[in-house]
Amino acid sequence: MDHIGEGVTLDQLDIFVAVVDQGSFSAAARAMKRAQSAITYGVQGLELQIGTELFDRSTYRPTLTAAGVALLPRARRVLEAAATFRKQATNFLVGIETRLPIVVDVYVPHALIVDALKAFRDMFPLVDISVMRQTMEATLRSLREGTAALGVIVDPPGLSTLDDLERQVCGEVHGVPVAAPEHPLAQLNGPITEEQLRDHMQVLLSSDPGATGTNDLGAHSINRWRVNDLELRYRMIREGLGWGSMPAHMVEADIEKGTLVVLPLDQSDPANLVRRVPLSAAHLKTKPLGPAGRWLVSQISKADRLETPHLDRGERGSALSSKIDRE
Amino acid sequence: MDHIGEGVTLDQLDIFVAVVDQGSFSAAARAMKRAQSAITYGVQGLELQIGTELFDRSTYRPTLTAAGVALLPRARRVLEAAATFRKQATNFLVGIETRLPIVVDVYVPHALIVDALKAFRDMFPLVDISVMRQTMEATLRSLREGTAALGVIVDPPGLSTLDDLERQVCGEVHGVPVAAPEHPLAQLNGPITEEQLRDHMQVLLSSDPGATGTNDLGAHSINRWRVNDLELRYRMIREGLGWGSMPAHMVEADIEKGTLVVLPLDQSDPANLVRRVPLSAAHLKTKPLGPAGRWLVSQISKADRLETPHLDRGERGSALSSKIDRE
DNA sequence: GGTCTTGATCGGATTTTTTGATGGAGTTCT
DNA sequence: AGAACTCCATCAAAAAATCCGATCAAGACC
Repeated sequence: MDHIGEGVTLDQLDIFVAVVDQGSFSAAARAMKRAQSAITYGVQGLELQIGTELFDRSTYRPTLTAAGVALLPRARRVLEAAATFRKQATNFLVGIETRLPIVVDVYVPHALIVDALKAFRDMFPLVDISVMRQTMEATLRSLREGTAALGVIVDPPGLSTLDDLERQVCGEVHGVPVAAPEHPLAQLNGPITEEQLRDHMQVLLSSDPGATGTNDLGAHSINRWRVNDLELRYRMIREGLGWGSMPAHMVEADIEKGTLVVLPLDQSDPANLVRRVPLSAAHLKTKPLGPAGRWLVSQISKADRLETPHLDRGERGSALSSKIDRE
Repeated sequence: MDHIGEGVTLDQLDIFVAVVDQGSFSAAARAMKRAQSAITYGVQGLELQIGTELFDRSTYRPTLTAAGVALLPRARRVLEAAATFRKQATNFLVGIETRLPIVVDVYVPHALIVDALKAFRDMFPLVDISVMRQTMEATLRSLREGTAALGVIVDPPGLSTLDDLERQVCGEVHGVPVAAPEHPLAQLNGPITEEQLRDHMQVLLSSDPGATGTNDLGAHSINRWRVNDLELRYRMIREGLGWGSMPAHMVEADIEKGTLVVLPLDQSDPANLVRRVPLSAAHLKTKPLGPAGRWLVSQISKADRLETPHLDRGERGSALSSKIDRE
């Protein structure tokens, strides 16, 4: 005897738990469509390997011995692991991705991705998901570099630099121009003109702090600061350092409490209409998604289809909407 | 083809990871002391089962295919599970318990059991531990009923009702008579006599609220309340409902902050000397402990052996000791 | 060029596994 | 109590698997 249990077989473990589950050797044999002697043989082999009896056969129905009780859950674990191995193999055969790296724009509401991923987990438990949160330009870079296979990106209309991406609208984000209540812009009455905006510091979100204003979405001011972290920018604006456009879902609570104020922009100026930006699930045309990725996209978009009618009627559940739409 | 991977073998998986780890089929063969053809055979068998190639043999050294990369960790998991199965089997052969239900008196300091169990976990990772916290009489009952195989109990000297238990001293608990600062007893100057104690409500700990004072350890008062929960009793005393003896480790902070006051008992009265009660690791003589249980006992006692000298010198690291010993 | 190593393949030996039949023991039903 | 079942162990024979050693082509190394 070299070492204990050196030659246990998956088949033996399978037989073991089958006997336990079915209650008898014969029943297990029937369930597994094998001869009863094969079951006996298998159990005996296992018992020989581990050096102890697993069943007490003195009773009519075999009973688990202490060793059997102790080993049963471990056997189950092994079989479980083997099952997921098989499942992963079939997944691969069917063409389901094994990994799915996703990049999500920081503007995308948490709920959107969390809900989708929750459903995803149940559907494709074996797919390795990794999520990166990044800002606009960085999301595109990740997709193009191949760091991410799927992206939920901010997709402003009329931007033609996304031609290499297969896109599918899956929602929209409400960009709300806000400032701290003590900020000068917040003190003004009536619509705020472009000139007034220009006079005040705007805190922009930018993944590339070096580049100076090439394709800054929604840039108005001359004085601009760039921050690559949305949370930091949020804090800066809330502390009165400047004004900026924030995604509605992040500032709802603040507006409610009055710690941030919505700036009433002049609607006649077309530059101010970028407030509602579509979100898209996107991937490189050259790298088509697998079944899991496609399923996830459909899931994300489904949420959009359900919520869209509400958006059309201009009510989005919170007091925020009315405040915003009033401007 | 019935279903994919129905007949994967532990041996095949073993070969699979061996090849990956060793870097080549031949090396794996050498490492496993088998013929190289057996390795080829095994890998081919696995590949046949799952329907995809695992290695790319076009290179000199075989490289993992995408499928191989995806399946390797799952294979490892299976082998891991199988290994713990074997380990559990050997454990059982050597006589190591599979379960070890423990009962711990509420007076026992957390650190004592936590530290011991931390070490235990590394030593016997496969033993199912379950810990119950109970009060004195209940701990004994659990041991005698067989609910617990091992108990860390309060073991007052001269108590002869523990003859059926194998005991080993493993520490001691400091019983400190305390009351809230606004309590009348706390206002007195000088040693408190037995008569004075009697006049005030004592909050006793008792697992059996019905029985009236048969074997109450350290009972002085005539007015007694019984509580079966140490935490609740602690709150009651701290709120000034009465006085009572509390384990030092639970009231250190309160005494420090002044939210509880140590009562200076009259040391001449022998009834007041129960303040330091030994703790014992105990089990039924009729049910000897297995190796794991014995190891745990030795571990618990080891902590005692290390700390004892400090106790003798009357310094236990905190300001509490001096305050107590001063009385 | 020669030498080594690597992995696939094949035939034959060896071992393992399966099957069906049989028998003794326990259970169930009448 | 006895008939009819179901249970599990055992056995011999058949089937299937696994193993080994030898051999071969292809790449690496020198």
